[in-house]
Amino acid sequence: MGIVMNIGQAADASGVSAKMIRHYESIGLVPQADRRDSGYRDYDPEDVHRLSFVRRARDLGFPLERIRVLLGLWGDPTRSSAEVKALALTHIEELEEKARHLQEMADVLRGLADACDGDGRPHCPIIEGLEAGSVPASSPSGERLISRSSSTSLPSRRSPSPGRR
Amino acid sequence: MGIVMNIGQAADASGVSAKMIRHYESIGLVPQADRRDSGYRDYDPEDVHRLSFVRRARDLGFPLERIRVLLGLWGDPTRSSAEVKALALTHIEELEEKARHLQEMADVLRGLADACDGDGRPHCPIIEGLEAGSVPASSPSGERLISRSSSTSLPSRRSPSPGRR
DNA sequence: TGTGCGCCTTCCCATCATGGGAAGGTCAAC
DNA sequence: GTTGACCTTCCCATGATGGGAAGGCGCACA
Repeated sequence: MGIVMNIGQAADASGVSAKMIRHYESIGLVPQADRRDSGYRDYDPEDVHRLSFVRRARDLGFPLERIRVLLGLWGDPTRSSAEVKALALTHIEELEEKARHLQEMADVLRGLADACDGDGRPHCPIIEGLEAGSVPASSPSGERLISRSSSTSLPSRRSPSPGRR
Repeated sequence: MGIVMNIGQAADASGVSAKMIRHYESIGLVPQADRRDSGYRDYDPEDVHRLSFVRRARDLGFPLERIRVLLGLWGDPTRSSAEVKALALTHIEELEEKARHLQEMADVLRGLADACDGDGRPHCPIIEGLEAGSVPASSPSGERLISRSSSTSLPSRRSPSPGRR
C-alpha cells in the first residue's frame, strides 16, 4: 500500500532537483527518506508536499535556515500566525533592502552612462566615475606614506598610532 | 624616490581589504606587487589608484570578471567610450533584473502577509500560500506513481518515456 | 640590546545554494 | 541478456569574502 516514487520522480513532482533533495536530506532540512532494499530512496506524497513547500519558500527567496523554521511552524498545530507573519515580514524587509541596494547601484551607473557619449572616442565619464578622485599621484604629506630611494635605507615607515586596523 | 606603502596601508587607502588585495593578485585581476627583501608587498600610488578603481567597480556591483575587462579598457588609450558604455548598460540591465526579481518576491510575500491576521491563532495564509496546491495526497492516476504493498512485489515503476529530465 | 606588539607572509577552511561529473550499482523493457 | 536510464556516494566548482593558524618581519621604546 502507499504511493511511492523514486527521487527523480519526486524531483519532477516537487520541482526540487534530485541533487538538492539529497542535499536537503543531508543537512537535515527534510527527514531522511525511506530506502528500498536496493538503497534507492522512496518518496510518498507527503514527502513531495514538503519538498514543494521548500521549493516555494526558496522561490520567495527564503534562505534555507529560515525555511527550516518555516517547516517547523508548518508542522506545529499550536503555532500562532503571528510567528509566521513576523518571519515573513523580516524576510520582506531583507528582500526590499537588497532590491533597493541593487537599484541604487543601477541608478548611479545609469547616471554615469547617461553622461557617456558612447561613440568611438576614448573619453568616457563612466571610467572617470570609477576613478573617482583621480590619482593622488605625488602625495602631499608623508601621512601613511614613506619614501624610499631605490632599495636602500628604509627610514621610518608608519605612524605608530596603535590599533590602526 | 617613490612613495611606497605596505599592504595594510594600501588597504586603508584603497578601501580594499588586505585579504582581498592578495586575492585579486592571486587571480591576476591586479598585477603582482613588488616585494621588499623581506617578502612584504610594496604598493605605490598607481597601485592604490587601481585598487580604488576596483573597489568602486565592486561597489557598483560589477563582478570581478567584468572588472577585469573594465581595467583593460581603463588602461587602453585606444578604447572607444562605446565599449565601456555597452559594458555598463549590460550591467545595469542585470542589476535591474535582479532588483525586480527581489521586489517581486517581496510583493508576493507581502500579499500573503497582508492576508494574515498575525494573531495567536494557528490559521495562516502565509503557510497556506507556501503549500500552494495542497497535498496531491491520493494521486488520481498512476502517472509517475506506483503503488506498493508494504515491501513486497515491486511492479511496473515508471513510464518508459525517454529523456525524462 | 632586547623585548614586545603589530604587521606581514602563506595556507586551509567556511560561507550559500547549486550543479557537474566520476565510478559503480539497479531496474525494467526489449 | 543487453541496453540505457536511473540510482548511489563522493569530490570539486562556483563568487566574493572572511576567519584563523603558524611563523617571520619591523620598529619603537625601555
